[in-house]
Amino acid sequence: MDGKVINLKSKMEIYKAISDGGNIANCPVRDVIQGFSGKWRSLLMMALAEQPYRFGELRRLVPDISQRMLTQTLHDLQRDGYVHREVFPTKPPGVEYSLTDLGRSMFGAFHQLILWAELNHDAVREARAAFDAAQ
Amino acid sequence: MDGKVINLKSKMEIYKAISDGGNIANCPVRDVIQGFSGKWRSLLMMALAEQPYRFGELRRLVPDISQRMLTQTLHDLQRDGYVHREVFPTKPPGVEYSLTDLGRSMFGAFHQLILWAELNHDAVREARAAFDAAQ
DNA sequence: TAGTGCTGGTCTCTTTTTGAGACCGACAAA
DNA sequence: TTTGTCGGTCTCAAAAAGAGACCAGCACTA
Repeated sequence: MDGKVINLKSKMEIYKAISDGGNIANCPVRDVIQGFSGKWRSLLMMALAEQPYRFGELRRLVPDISQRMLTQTLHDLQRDGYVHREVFPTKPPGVEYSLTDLGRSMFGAFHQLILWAELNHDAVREARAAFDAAQ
Repeated sequence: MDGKVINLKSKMEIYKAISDGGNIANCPVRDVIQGFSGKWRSLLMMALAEQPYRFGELRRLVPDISQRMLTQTLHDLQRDGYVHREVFPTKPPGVEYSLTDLGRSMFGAFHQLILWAELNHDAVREARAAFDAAQ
């Protein structure tokens, strides 16, 4: 197996998957996956996958998120169609956030990664410790 | 199903999963998943999942990554045990990056998300367009 | 009646992260 | 002798994220 022969073909394939002609919006991976990239999005998706929560509840659930980032991240998730925002005209008014069907569908795939993380947490930590020791 | 009864239990579960006593390093999700959060890590993992690449090849493959971020992201992936870095003492010296077993294992789970992204790219784009139009 | 608290935010300021691009040494080819 | 390749590092500007003050409207309390 030389590897050189399939080199060009693979490069073209991965280039299509990654760049798609230089237009990022046309690339599913970059356009959608990078939506998960934010520091807080995955955590909020996990929380909302369990049940709907209100703004203040989420804030207490993720203690080290700033109010500003919570607002903004929920707004982004809503814009991408993963989260539904509903205002209840109580006094004081309450706002409930819940997953949409699209959000639940996405979380199904994302869940695989969560399971992997739980299973392999130790392996990653060991790799880090070994790497740092080698420095 | 009232939902109120399991409220407390769920809160405790999600709190354990997210915060784990306030120590982020003990929480698999935050410790491992946030490793995928970076803007470039998923792209480089995708590239390296196809075949090993050298530094310059990766730079050409992902045209809009800066050299600095490529260096740093590869370093981080190596530290977490996903990527192996091998130096060939040629002239000029070449450096090849490849996935480790741990990296391939992680990519298996991550792959689900890639497939989802390809399938649902249009739905996300439509959600965004609808949201922006409603503003 | 004045004070306090809860709601879901916005606004400003500082710190951290990222991006753009110059620079590096060793060697090869022109 | 200039130019190019290799895999980076270094510096500085721009963007993103974090900390925390502030807001209106209402309920309860002293």
